[in-house]
Amino acid sequence: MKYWLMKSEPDEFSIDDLQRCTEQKTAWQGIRNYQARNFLRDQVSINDLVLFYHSSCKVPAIVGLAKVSQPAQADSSAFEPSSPYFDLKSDPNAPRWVEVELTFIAKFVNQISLKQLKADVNLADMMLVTKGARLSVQPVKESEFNYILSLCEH
DNA sequence: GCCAACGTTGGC
DNA sequence: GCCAACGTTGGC
Repeated sequence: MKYWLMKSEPDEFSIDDLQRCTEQKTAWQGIRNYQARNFLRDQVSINDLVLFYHSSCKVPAIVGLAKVSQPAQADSSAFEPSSPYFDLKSDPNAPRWVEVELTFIAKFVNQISLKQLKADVNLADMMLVTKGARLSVQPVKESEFNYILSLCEH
């Protein structure tokens, strides 16, 4: 069992959108960064747990929990010319980008803001709060994950 | 909207 | 393979 943090702009796709999806599942498409892609492709496994993070919004925060319900497969949006994620260089015979499927688990009543995360000495080493951590798919240590969940339950 | 910090591209 | 120019992310 591994733990991840995945970012989404709530204007594009929020935790509420995930909860409203059919069967509360969605294809996590549009990752166009090689380091993030490599995590998705090589390390993210079915049943891994995912902290859902809202970025580029008024209060950036960890807002909920999801799980990986399907492992990596070709990101079909890369082949759709009408998609904002279209990538001419992704060959269907050798897909450059991958997607996973996420399933909603919970929306946190106590959302943990970036400000709060940064101020917490217990999370000083968390990738999200280290300088310049722009990765949209990040590994989270088990200790960090459990600690964050404990904050959300307060 | 600004801009720092990264990431990518492409000429050489 | 270097690196300048350009593009993107994302907090503020």
